[in-house]
Amino acid sequence: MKTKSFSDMQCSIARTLEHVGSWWSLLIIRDAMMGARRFKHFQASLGIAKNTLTSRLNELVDGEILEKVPAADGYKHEEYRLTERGRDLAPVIIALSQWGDKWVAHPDGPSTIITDKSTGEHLPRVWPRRETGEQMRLADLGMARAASNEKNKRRPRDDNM
Amino acid sequence: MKTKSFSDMQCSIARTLEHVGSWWSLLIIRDAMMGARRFKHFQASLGIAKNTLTSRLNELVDGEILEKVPAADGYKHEEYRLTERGRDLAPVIIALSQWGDKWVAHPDGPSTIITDKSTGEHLPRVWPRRETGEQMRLADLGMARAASNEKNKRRPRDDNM
DNA sequence: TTATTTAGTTTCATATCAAAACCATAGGTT
DNA sequence: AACCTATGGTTTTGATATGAAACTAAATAA
Repeated sequence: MKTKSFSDMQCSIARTLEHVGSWWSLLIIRDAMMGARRFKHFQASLGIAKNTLTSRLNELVDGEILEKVPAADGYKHEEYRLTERGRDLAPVIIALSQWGDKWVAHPDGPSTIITDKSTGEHLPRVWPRRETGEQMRLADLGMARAASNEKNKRRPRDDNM
Repeated sequence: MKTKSFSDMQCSIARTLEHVGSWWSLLIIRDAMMGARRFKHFQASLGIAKNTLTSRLNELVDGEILEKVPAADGYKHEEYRLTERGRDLAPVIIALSQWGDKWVAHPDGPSTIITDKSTGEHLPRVWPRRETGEQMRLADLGMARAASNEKNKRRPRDDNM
C-alpha cells in the first residue's frame, strides 16, 4: 500500500484516499460498477497480479466499499458487491472518467461510455452546481479551512500564500 | 510511482490515474486549488518528504496539471500554478472531498468546507445530472463498453458476469 | 470419477517510496 | 560587504509494495 497513512489527517480528501487511493482500487471499483462481481472478472479485466488483487479486494472489503455476499446464482462461491458507500463513489469514478475523456483520451477513443439509460444520451459533465441545477464557475467556489485547527503548531504567518 | 503503467489502457479512468493516481498527487492538487503555490507551502501543508514532493511536482508539471511560472511578486523563484487541465480536475477533488465528509469524516469534522462564494452556501453534492439539472439515480446510469475492442483476445464468454 | 477452474497463498526479485543528510543559491540582516 | 537562514532541491539508504511464477485446496464441469 503506502508507507505514510493519511487516515489521521483531518482533510476529507486524504481520508477518502486512505480508502480508495491505492493503485488499483479505483479501477476495481469501476469494474464493480460495470458489473464485475467475481475474482476472475477483476483479474481478467485488469491484468493485475493475483496476490495484489487479493490485497486490494480485502482492503476494499475492510473499508466497507465492497462486501462479500453468497453468489446470486446459488453456487457456493462468494461474490464481491458494492456497498452503499461504494456506490456513492460514482461521482468520483465518473469525474475521473470524464476528465480522462477530455484531456488524455486514448487514440482509439474511450473504452467506456457513460449514458443516461432512460434516454440513451451521453451523460453531461459532472460539475459543481447550485441547488437550482445551474452550473457554477470555479471562481465562485470557496474552499475555506474550517474553524478548529488545533493541529497547526506553526502559526499561519500568511507568508504570501 | 508504480510498476505497471496504466497509460496504455484504453480506459479513461486508468489514463487519468496515470496522471493523478500517485499517493500525494491529489492532495497537492487540492492544496494548489486552495492557493498553495510554492514548494514550502505544499511541504508545510502535507508533511511530505522533500524528495517525494519534488517527484510529484515534476510529474504534475510533466502531465501539464501544474506549470512553473515566475513568482508573481517579482522574486526570482518560480511558482507552481494549476493549468486549465489542472483546474478542470475540480469535480474530482470535490467529489472525493464530499464522499469523505459523508462517510469517513474526522471526529472533529472536516478541515475544509466548500462553498458557493456568491451566496456563502454550502456546495450541493456533485452528482450526475441531466442537461436540465435534474439529479439522476444511479440505476439510470449506463456504463457501456464502446464498440471497438481489439485488445480482447479472450472472447467474452458472458460467463455469468 | 476425473479434470479443470477458481480463488487464493507463498516465495522471491524488483521497483517505488520515505527519511535523513547533504548542498547550492536566494534573500535578509548587520 | 559579510554573514546567516530559508528555500528548493539531490543523494544515499533502508523499508515497503508490487508482479511473476509456482503451488494448493476447494468448487465446478465433464
